[in-house]
Amino acid sequence: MINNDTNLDFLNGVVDEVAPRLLGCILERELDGRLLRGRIIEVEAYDQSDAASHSYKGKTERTAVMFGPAGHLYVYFTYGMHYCCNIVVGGEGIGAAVLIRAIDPLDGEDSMTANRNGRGGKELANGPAKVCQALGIDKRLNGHDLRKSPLRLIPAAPEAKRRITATPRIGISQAKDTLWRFLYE
DNA sequence: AGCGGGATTTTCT
DNA sequence: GAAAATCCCGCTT
Repeated sequence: MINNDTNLDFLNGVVDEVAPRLLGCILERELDGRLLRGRIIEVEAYDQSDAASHSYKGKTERTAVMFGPAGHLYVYFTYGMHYCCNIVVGGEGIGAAVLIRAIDPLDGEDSMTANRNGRGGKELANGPAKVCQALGIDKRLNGHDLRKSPLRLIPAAPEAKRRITATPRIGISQAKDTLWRFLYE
């Protein structure tokens, strides 16, 4: 059942409720004629009322996508060499997004490992910049509509759901006690 | 296995 | 000019 009009309405909610719903969803990437698929297993929530968020101080050129419609991809560049990707959540003008921190490979693991310069297994995609490198995501996909090729978000099948833990987020200096990192137990 | 530091450039003050 | 939603290497236990 492949279509080009996936319903992503489940992204239209408050970010800390939507974020855990993204666990178990699938990212499907078409890259150089290959199909790469991975299941989302770790995420973090960010929104405009949150001092740790890029959107905290309002809309800028960089964060414009975060203030756009839900279901689009927000890609940012950091530490001079890494891309990280987020799924925009909440709706027009909200300024919220969910960082994809880790995925488990489902298809095209060999290609993902090659994209990661041979680092596979446990190290394949257990970090936000590693996810982007494995899936070949960079600035060119900033603002991309995730209902469309070459990068789709596929809602989680009911049987993919598992128990979820919430913890503090990684690598931030503000709002360190907010439990907005979600992962499977 | 765990820790410390360097890489490297965009973004905002 | 400083910090950054990170990663990897090399050195020490």
